[in-house]
Amino acid sequence: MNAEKIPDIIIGRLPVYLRALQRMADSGLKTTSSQELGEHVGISAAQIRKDISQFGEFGKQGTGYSIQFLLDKLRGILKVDRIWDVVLIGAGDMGHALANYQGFTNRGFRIVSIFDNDKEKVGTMIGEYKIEDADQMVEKIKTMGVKMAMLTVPAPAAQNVADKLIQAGVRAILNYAPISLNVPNNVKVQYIDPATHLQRMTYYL
Amino acid sequence: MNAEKIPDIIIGRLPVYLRALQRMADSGLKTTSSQELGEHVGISAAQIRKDISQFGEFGKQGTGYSIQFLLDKLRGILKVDRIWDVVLIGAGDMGHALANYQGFTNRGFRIVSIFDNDKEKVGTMIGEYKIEDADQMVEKIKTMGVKMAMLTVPAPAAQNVADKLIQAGVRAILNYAPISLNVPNNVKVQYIDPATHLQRMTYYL
DNA sequence: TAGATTGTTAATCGATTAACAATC
DNA sequence: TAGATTGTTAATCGATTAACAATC
Repeated sequence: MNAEKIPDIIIGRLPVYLRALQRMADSGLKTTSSQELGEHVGISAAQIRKDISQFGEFGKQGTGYSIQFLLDKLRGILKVDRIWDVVLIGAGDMGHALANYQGFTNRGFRIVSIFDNDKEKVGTMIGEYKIEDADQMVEKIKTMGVKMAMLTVPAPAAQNVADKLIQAGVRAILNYAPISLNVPNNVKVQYIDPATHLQRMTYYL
Repeated sequence: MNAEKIPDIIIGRLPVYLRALQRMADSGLKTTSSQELGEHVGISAAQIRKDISQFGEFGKQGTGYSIQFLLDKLRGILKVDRIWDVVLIGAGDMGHALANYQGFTNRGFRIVSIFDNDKEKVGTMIGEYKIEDADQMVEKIKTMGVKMAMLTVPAPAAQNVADKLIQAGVRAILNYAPISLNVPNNVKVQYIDPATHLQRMTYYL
């Protein structure tokens, strides 16, 4: 792998390539080209070749890329060739949907604990998970050494919970609360807010 | 408003500004500066001024921006100074979470119909909504003239459903299925896939 | 007035695309 | 071999930042 710093915008495209390649592999394909992959994900062939070539020479002139080989490489680069423990904070509707989501395990993630501050909910089950008390969140996350969290608490609580997560050692937050989080440089945040995403499209209607 | 083409990357930041400004307004603030807004959303003051100035001169030297005035302008630019009808396709866990989400109405959106192809689900209720038969989706969308959809069906079904939505006149799709959709140029798609978002962060851990 | 902050220009920085030699 | 496709370079295109005159 290249030692130079890889731009974040390239890192952001790799999971999209990974997802498309996995689908190709599932449908029995063995090889693909930058052209074909580009058509699947809506990105130019030149850009796909450039992105991939940041990390090594993974293709062959004339024949393209071995799908399985490229999958393995991308998983290694993104560090999803292992299973990451993730905690889920907030057991509302969105928390339930994520807890029941079957798509995490084969893409590198596993929910290990669900926390909520509502004492009525604590102790009740979501699928196989028992909802735990948010009061014990920091201590448990420290003990387990978890580095990733999904945040589905109401917006007014989100910054405070995020601060606690970071204090507990979390370094990556998938934030469903409709608010921008203030975090240190060594913490990554990804935002999912359906209203914001819809608002990105209405301009063009 | 400027007649030149506005880059999509700028349009994408406006909903984030809008969300932060709304929070400021809710907490009683009257004015803000590019500096202050930038700290809230994690974007440089220069960029915020540049973005906003694409659409007019909305600020005042020395005092900054009137929050309410800027809110009104941004809502007008993004066309969320009205309520958009949105259909929801797929009444699984994610569909339920979105159907129950209270954050749409005051940000410009209203779910008008929920469709599912599971005959067992058709006719049952999610909150105030009765799940409708996917067989009638195209016709109903055409009749209602709906332009936006949220897609929470399984990945293998997503492309087919998207094709039908487009045929029915939908021009903006918020896609929760973990797959890249192939759509014509005049259709916008936004992607929400928790595993993909998590995979964008593991590289840095 | 003095201080603050905008809107805008120019400079810098970074990303994308086109093109093609290399080679499978 | 002939055809296909990579990896890479150079050119183009676009986005961000720094700086500051204008002005509230």
